[in-house]
This record gives sequence, C-alpha cells and structure tokens, in this order.
Amino acid sequence: MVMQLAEAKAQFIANWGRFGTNWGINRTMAQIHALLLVSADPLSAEDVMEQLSISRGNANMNIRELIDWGLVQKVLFAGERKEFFTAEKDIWKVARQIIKERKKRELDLMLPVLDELSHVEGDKKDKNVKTFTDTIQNIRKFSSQADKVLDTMIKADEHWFIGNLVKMFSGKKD
Amino acid sequence: MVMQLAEAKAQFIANWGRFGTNWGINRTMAQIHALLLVSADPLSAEDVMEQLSISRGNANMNIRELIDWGLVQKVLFAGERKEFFTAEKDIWKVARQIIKERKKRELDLMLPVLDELSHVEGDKKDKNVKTFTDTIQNIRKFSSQADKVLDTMIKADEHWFIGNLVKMFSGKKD
DNA sequence: ATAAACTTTCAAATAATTCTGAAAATTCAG
DNA sequence: CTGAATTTTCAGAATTATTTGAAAGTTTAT
Repeated sequence: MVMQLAEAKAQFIANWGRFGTNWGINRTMAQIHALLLVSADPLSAEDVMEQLSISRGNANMNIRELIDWGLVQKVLFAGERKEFFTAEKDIWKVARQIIKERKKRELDLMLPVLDELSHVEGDKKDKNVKTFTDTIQNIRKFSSQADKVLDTMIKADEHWFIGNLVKMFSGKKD
Repeated sequence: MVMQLAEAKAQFIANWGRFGTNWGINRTMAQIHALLLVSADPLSAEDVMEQLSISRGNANMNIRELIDWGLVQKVLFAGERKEFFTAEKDIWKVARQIIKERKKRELDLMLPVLDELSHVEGDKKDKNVKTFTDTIQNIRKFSSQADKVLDTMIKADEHWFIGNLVKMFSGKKD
C-alpha cells in the first residue's frame, strides 16, 4: 500500500512520539522532533503549533528543550522577525548527540555515586556486605567500560565506526 | 567517608530508581530490582514491601514485570509455601537481557513501520517528499545496522565482546 | 471438603507530569 | 521613545501514570 505524504508524516510523528516515551522523553518533544526531521524547510513556532495542535507555551518549552539537547537549531531569515527551527537530519549525528547528552546527564552522574558506595564499612564475612560490594564493583566496572566505549562513539566518524563493527561481527570468534 | 551497609543500600536503591525513570521504567520497578541486586538471599514479596514501604499490589505487579523482563526469578524453598525472588547479579548478563527485551519491544516494532513509510506516493521533485523519503531511508538504514549490532551483542560472550572493543578502540584509525 | 496461607486483580485514590493560555517580558522598526 | 510583533513564563487545569488495599482467586495441608 502506498500513502500520501500527509498521512505518512502523521504516522511517522505518532510513532516517533510513542517511541520517545520509552526513552524518558515526553511525547510532544519527540513529535516536534519528528516533524522537524521530515520538514524540508525550517518551521516557526506557529507552524509547529498548527501542525501538531498544541499550545504556544507547550511548543515553546519543548522546542527549547530540543535546542538544549542539541537536536534542533534556531534559524533566522533576513528581514523576518520570527524565529524558525530546523533539526539535524543525519541520523548518525542525531544518535551521537543523544548519546553525548545522555552520557553527560546519566552516566557521568552515576559514576561518582558508585565510587562513593564502594566504600562500605562492615564485616567482609557478612554475605550481605559481600554481595553489596561485589555488585557495586561489578556495576562500576561495567559502567566505566561503557563510558569509554561511548566516548569513542561520540568522537567517531560513521564510516570508521560502522566499518569496524562490520569487521568485528563478520569475523566470528577470531 | 565510609558508610554503613544500610545507608549505602538505601542510597543505591534511590539512585537506581531515579536512573530507571530516564529509561521508561517506573521508579518502583527499578528500586525493587536494585534491592534484589544487592540482597544475598532471595526475598519474599513481604520483604520487598517492608524494605521499600510499598503496598502488596504494587510489589506484586512490579515483581511480575521484572520477571517478564527476565531480570528476576522465582525461587521456591522446600517446605516453604511462600515464593521468593532473586535477581541476576552479573551486570553484563543484565545488560544483555535488557537489550534483548528492548530490541524486541521497540526496534522490532519500529522496523516494519519504517518499511511501510518508505512507500510514499508523490512528486519526487517536491522537496517535502524528498526530505521525507530521505529521512525515513536514513533512519531505516541506521536501525537495521543497529539491529545487527544488537543481535550480536545479545549472543556475545563478555570477554569476546569487550576484547574486540578494546582492540577496536585502541587501534585508533587503522 | 475445609480453611489457612498466600497471590493476584482492579476500581478508586493519589501523585506526577504535561499542557494551556493569558499576562509579562523582550525585541525591534519607525 | 512607542507600540506592534514575537517570545517566554508560569499558575492552574487536564491528563497520564502509579499506588493502594480490600476482595477475589489460588494453592496446599490436613
């Protein structure tokens, strides 16, 4: 079955919105992002309000949030008073930006907490103490490995990264 | 500063819970998971209710959800009528299980939608049509690459996987 | 079969999040 | 400056998500 652009766009926006809620992002923010991803030209706040049937305040706040995340940019046109907004369309760049921000907001906050928690006072023979310290260590090790891998991804060029993964995954157990 | 076990445990549970909400998981579910992660022995529903000050219904529903996710198992003791629960403590296994489930619940649902959306009717010269189809294609390509990488991770053994990543990231631009 | 022990369900209550829209603030052309 | 155009703010409303707890359901020992 073949769709018209308007219907396909609506579908994409709805799905991207639903998807977003699984990632701690609110539905509207994800929908605005989706709308900008598939719009050829920058849109004004009014365009966004109309196309998604949302209020001015809501549009404003969520656009600001998208700008904070580095996923959307302001665009100004000569002679136009209004601000317009556009989204980065290269998905590899989008993914890297999201990884970068989430790492900053989550992993970088979690690591010091784990360090703190690894100094627990108590009898090493107590199995509850042992389980606690072992689990925290385990998480700490995992997290700092993830930290390194993510840092590399953030800096990586798409082709280099994907090329390496292909090499890695096609070579079986080498 | 050195903490007592009880305090450290409370801190860990609180942080893991806060963390979870960024991942589309509700706070209580993440807290129960945290509690089980640092408990040496399996806990009963009552233990969970008491230690987290939550109701029976809440404990029951969230434990079931954790079981659905494959992160928690029921444990029965001979002669005991009550059910007990325990969590997998190896974080690499936990991460793989989460990847597996999220892939099933998200990526596997998204891919067919993207396929559907890639058949848009319309003038190829229309830049809105072009932007739409290009963006969808871009996302599709990215998603199916991610799909392959995640499948490999799900099957991978920790040492093989980490070993390869280290090789990949220490070799610079080879 | 009975009943105690335990688990599950789910309607209603509560809490958390998101959204609205009008007012305040800002910007800028004239 | 002035005031029209535009953006930002935020208290209250609306919506959505989570939690409670009592009743219903299930299991098992006797």
